[in-house]
Amino acid sequence: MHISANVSERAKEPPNIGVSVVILALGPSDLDGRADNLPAANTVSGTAPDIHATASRTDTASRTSNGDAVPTLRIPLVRRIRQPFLGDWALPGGDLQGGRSLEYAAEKALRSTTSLHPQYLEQLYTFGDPSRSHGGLPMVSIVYWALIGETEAKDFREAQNVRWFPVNQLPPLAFDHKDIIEYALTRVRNKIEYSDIATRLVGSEFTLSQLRNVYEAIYGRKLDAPNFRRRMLSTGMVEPTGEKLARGAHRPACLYRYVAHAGTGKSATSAKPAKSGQPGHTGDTGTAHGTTATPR
Amino acid sequence: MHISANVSERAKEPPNIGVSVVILALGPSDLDGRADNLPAANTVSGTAPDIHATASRTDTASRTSNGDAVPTLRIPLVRRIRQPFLGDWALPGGDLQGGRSLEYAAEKALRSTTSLHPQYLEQLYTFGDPSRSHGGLPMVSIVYWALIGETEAKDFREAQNVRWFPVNQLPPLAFDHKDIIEYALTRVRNKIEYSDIATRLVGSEFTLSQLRNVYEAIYGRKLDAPNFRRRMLSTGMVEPTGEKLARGAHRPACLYRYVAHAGTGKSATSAKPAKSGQPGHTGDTGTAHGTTATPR
DNA sequence: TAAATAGTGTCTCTCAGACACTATAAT
DNA sequence: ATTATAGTGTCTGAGAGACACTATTTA
Repeated sequence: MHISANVSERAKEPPNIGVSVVILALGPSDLDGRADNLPAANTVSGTAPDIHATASRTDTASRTSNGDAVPTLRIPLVRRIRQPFLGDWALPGGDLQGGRSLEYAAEKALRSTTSLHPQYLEQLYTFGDPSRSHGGLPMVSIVYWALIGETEAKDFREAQNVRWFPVNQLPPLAFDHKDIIEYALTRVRNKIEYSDIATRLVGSEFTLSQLRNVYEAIYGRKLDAPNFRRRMLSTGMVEPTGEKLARGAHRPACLYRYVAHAGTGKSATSAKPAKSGQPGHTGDTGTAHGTTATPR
Repeated sequence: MHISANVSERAKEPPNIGVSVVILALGPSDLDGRADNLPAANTVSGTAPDIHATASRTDTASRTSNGDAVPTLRIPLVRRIRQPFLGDWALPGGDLQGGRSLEYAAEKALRSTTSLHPQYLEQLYTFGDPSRSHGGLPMVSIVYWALIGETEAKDFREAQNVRWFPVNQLPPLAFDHKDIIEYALTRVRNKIEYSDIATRLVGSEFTLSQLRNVYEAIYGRKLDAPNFRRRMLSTGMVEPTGEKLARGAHRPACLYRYVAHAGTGKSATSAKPAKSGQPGHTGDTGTAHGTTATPR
């Protein structure tokens, strides 16, 4: 329901609620040869045509000085078509409807840019400072973050004004969305240590190299393969299936599957708000603030 | 502005926003002598006149089998005076006013039960499942958690229908507030590892025993004094003032002060949405359970 | 065979915890 | 001297990371 009132009246009313999503997707792992041909989203009003050209050929893998490829996470962003921050890129988002869960709203926002559902979805933070609106209506933004595997990320929807960016090559972002994305990244990198989110991004059976690639994409750096292997196996979270997978001119790799609840006694998966099914998060570091959102 | 509409209409409207606070307070450290004599939380109906009297003399220390006292955190709760959950205890909270920050609303809720301001205040989580309302209006709750030192906690306000409970002896709680409190506890215990929140609860100068007591209260268990000392000193977060504090028939203790930004290179406090002032949270622990995804 | 990835062995360093022992105050 | 707390020394074991080396496949 929209009530027409002037601005000063509006300031006294409770703010609107929006839900935004930071979508983190693994790029295709075939880093061989061809540089990524990311789809170009069209510019709004002729704003810098070259941006797209350059960006659309951005590789999702960055190469270290060593020459080894490191897979990179990508994020879909939406171009703003009105003030403030017209022409900048922003996180996908939408309104919160009464009678629906927060997660539902987050998923809906997610579907507006990708047609697939995420492997993982968790609340990140709620931003509500009045300063965030930058001239728009007062807005509280509940931000979620989602993880999407590489198979699903392949057929993302090519919507108008939607584009995917490697996390290390983000365009100018609206509001404080850059902070929010960085915050989401630290959260994921933290969470991958004590949860099973990484195994959700590979198939039910996987080689340790594949799993390691997921970690490398999230960390943004190479990991020592021998040490990674030992660490994974010592936790008891994975077990060999007995089968092997040959892929190329080299020794085939053993396949593994995820084992729930194993763990070496570390607390592993635990604390969460439980009952209501909210994901919960814990540790945390940073501070957030900002703004946000859904400023329409 | 209250708009009268029937329930089915209301369900379509955006839900209201509330802000609640989990207030964690250190109890007075005079643990000598007397064992725990906790008040029984009274049952719903009769409002039990003796409640207040008993509560104010509640001991905040629990004793291990060893006989060593472990200080315990306490939480102020508010008795509900209407349905649903009439008579149960709930977290202090209030509405979110437009034009005010979330933190402001949290502090205001905090003041409604204690007249003092917290040493630390951080957003915990936002709960918004429609099922939470249990017959009430749809409500999104942005929950904060606060830490209060023992000196300030001494003169907390004894308001009607407000009582302090040790975290390990909570009464029947309304809604999902028990989950929320447990979630807050895991967050604090996690956060104390890589932030300076513990030092905020002691004075500007403190002995390592005093600091250790804060840790023990938050962890809810005894810590090895020699190891604790080494750990604190090795981080470089504290430095000796050169003075000593004599308190009792034993060797006096050296005084220390907190040193900002020291650290042994551990990441310590870091990632946060930066720009503005919200506290942010990071790591996290739990797993969020399943979650995942978009089941619809 | 060469190339490339899979996988093992081993060494070092750091850190948490257990715990024996020493130090210094009041009574 | 006794008692209670402050503080030191030292040993152990777990885990992260560096890195040399072996294994197995295709071309």
